[in-house]
Amino acid sequence: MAGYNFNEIEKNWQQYWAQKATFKADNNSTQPKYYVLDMFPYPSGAGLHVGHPLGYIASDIVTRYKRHKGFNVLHPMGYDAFGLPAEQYAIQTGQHPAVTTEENIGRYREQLDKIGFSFDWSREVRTSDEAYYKWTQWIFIQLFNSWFNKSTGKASPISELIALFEASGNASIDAACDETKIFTAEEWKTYSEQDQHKILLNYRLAFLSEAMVNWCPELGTVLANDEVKDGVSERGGYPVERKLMTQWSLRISAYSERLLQGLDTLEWSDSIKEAQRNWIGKSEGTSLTFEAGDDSIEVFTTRPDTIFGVSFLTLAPEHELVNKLTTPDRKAAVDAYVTMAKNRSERERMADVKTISGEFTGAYAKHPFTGTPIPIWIGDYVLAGYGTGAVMAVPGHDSRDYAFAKHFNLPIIEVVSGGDLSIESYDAKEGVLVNSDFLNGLDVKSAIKTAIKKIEAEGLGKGKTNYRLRDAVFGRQRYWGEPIPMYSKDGIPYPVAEKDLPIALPEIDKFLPTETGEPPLARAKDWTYNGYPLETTTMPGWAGSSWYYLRYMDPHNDKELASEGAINYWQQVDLYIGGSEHAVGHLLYSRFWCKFLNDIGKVPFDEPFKKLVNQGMIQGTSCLVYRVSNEKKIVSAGLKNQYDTTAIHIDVNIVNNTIVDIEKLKEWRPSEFADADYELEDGKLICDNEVGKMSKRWHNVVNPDTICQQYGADTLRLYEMFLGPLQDAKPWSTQGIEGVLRFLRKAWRLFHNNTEENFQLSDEAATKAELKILHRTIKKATEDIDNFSFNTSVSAFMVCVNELQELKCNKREILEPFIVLLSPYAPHIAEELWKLCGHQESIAKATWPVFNPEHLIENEFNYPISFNGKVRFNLNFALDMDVKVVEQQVIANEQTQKYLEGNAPKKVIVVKGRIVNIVV
RNA sequence: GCCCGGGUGGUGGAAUCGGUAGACACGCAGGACUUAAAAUCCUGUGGCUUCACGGCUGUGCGGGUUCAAGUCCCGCCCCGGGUACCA
Repeated sequence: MAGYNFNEIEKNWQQYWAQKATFKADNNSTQPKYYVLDMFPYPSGAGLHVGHPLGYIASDIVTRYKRHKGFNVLHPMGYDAFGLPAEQYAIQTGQHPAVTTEENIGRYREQLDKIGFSFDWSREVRTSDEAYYKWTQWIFIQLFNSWFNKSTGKASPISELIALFEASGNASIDAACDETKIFTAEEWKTYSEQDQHKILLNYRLAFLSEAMVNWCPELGTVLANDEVKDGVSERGGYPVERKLMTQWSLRISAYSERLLQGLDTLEWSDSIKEAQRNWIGKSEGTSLTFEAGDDSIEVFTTRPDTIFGVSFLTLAPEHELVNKLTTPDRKAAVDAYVTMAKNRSERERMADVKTISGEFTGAYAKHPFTGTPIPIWIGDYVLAGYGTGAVMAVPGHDSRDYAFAKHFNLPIIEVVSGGDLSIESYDAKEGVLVNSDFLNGLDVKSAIKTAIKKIEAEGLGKGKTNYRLRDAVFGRQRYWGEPIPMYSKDGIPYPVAEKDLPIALPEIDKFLPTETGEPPLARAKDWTYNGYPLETTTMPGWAGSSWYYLRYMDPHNDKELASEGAINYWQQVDLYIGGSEHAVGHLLYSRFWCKFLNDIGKVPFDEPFKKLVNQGMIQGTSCLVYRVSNEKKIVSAGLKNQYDTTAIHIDVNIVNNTIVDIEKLKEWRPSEFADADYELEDGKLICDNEVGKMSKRWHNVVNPDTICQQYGADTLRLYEMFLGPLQDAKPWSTQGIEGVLRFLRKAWRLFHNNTEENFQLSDEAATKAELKILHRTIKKATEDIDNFSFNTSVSAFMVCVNELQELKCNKREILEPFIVLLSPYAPHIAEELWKLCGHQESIAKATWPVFNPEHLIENEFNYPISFNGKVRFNLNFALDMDVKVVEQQVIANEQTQKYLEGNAPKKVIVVKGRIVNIVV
């Protein structure tokens, strides 16, 4: 049958595109640019499943559409090739991660090619290539050589800071830094080189410091906060504990405010922006000092208005004053509590949120206004890492303080009216202040202002903004990552000279830590630089992915990360598509690096990704058959209740719409199924479905290759778009894929006669009806791509083909523009038909058809409205126009007539020829 | 707990700025073509009711605004995702 042979067509065109380099993007073009980026994949051993291409298909549609619209489009692809799984595999098998990574990339590429994406493969990047990570290391060194000047809100060279120190010490410098003693210029000059470097480390944007980190013993490495979920590692799900370690970190907290402000300029979904806002966690409040004998305790509060409601202070168990304040009689209890709190893992602490624990230190502080003694407690609900690690407890108006007070029987004072404190605390920022001296009678908002003023006037504290965002731990005790390009001399870290980059990953005998517990790189022979020991930790997975979008602009440049010309031409990523699981990790780090590179003059923009679209996850549908317990008997799903059965997950690829192919089942696992008895329903073995993550474990992985083989890549592409809105999560199912294939066959037959043998195209002029169909589709297809509503576009194509088929339309004037509309979705069939139409060049070079609203106005539709004014017609499209009609009559139902009585209509709304609203 | 989404036929999902609810597709039922099958085409398909024309009802629940509500407002219920002692 000489019908629509998708396998052959697709193979041919994929070859053609590769040979002709059809999709190569030019860095020197006079066309306007458009940059479409996909989140590049980590090449795992499992290969691609049908969920992976979803976002790539959407981005490819936009890419091809923009090319038709005359844009020079950059649409690259690469691999996020460093990462834990390859290393874990290496530990188990001894296979070098570079080898497995290479193999996996090969498989990915093969699978991607089959779907017919229009990537410019000449720009492929891999984060594990030396030529790539040379620049990742280079950026790290720039961070090391920079400090953040709060008064300008920007990063500046560290040399500038040294000059400032030499001129006037550090007292007047407003920098993002760790706590540093104040020194004068004279004192600075007397410091040794070593001491000076130690001080500078407090200011550098990449710095070495001793800090509490998330340590994962199972993985043998530290993790950043976003790599820890529910107290276990995101990768692997291993327990994570707190540990004090000397670590490389990046001072991302310096950029908190800019990262927050920048969100307002982005076209991202509200949920992702909100997640980032929460992660940054800005809160405005005031610091306030409580005197406790010779010591003073500083607290941070967002509710200074409740100052008269303070009935105790709570310190974090790790607070530095705990030891000093504790009275001798309380010492034993407090020490025991502190030890216990320290040893609890993050996970235990989190699982235990509801248990209230704490101890009284025996000490008292003085209330700053009333002078009343206030007991000082410790409790692990106060976090050492946030604010000052101490809180003023206002049990009446903070639920955590309330719970603590109830548990230990501490006084609860009402200072804001509106709640019932016998039941719960009243946390709302509404109500009138009571029992509060000079604040009495004020509402909460003005009370906050008045309180801050008073606190500042009396020198008790000052207005302050806190951020939840912590600095990012950057060193990993792993092998398969970028070596941190630093060496150590006299205990001080120095960067490797730029001319000596990259510091290549060394070969080592085993991918494990050394016997003394040092990271794997310590196994390398002669791991030194000019005779000094090199850093043995490597960078985290997100390092390479934080700037890869820049490398695509100029991927083979060995002089810089990308040329100024290339960056200036391509600018920001116009459209970024990927999963929402990177909401606070990758997307935040990339923004941070972009802002930094902007500060040092490397990139002319402040945000990397202008528009972001998150595709939903495609879940797996697993199939369950039932085996009768203790028997070798399989029963159909409808009969399972008649027996005592166990459910078995079987391979979804041998099931067709809940009907199991028994022969294939027997082949799949002969030992289990070949000689089993089967009890069927209507001669069929029916299985149950269950929706969950697509994974090998549930035998529910569907490969795109299989679908391409069976239905064709164009059908796969259309079907994945047709499945529902791009952003929604949806379970994979092939129910309905037939309909898409049917549609493509119909489209094919528009160009071929009924026996599907001969290609026929008529040059006859199109009729009004045909033009109407076409232009309705042009309008819809154009708008839908702009709105990311790909699923409704597919429907529109189906309607279009059905209607043209009914009219037996095979006119060039209609069909040629139609294939162009279809080509972003189904590029192979479009290319084939385009060629058959007599075109020499790829359809990619064709121009997008222009919508002409004239064709949508029906002749027989005469405006039956008696007024001069603005009418909105809601036909198959929305079109506003001013009409002046002379001979008319208003057609209205009884209700409307009544409504109209005595009023001259100003606006009439007509839907498909019917008046639906008349505005008077 | 808090913050985002969302709830529409047997199923996936349409419905623009408040304007014919259920586009399109799957599935199902019936029919045509065929020796037969596949493929293709046609008809029907929210529910109730009616021989039929038609009528009534219908977008998680309860109220409200409006000539008109899936859409807007108030109060609930349920589901999905994120986040968690951040003072």
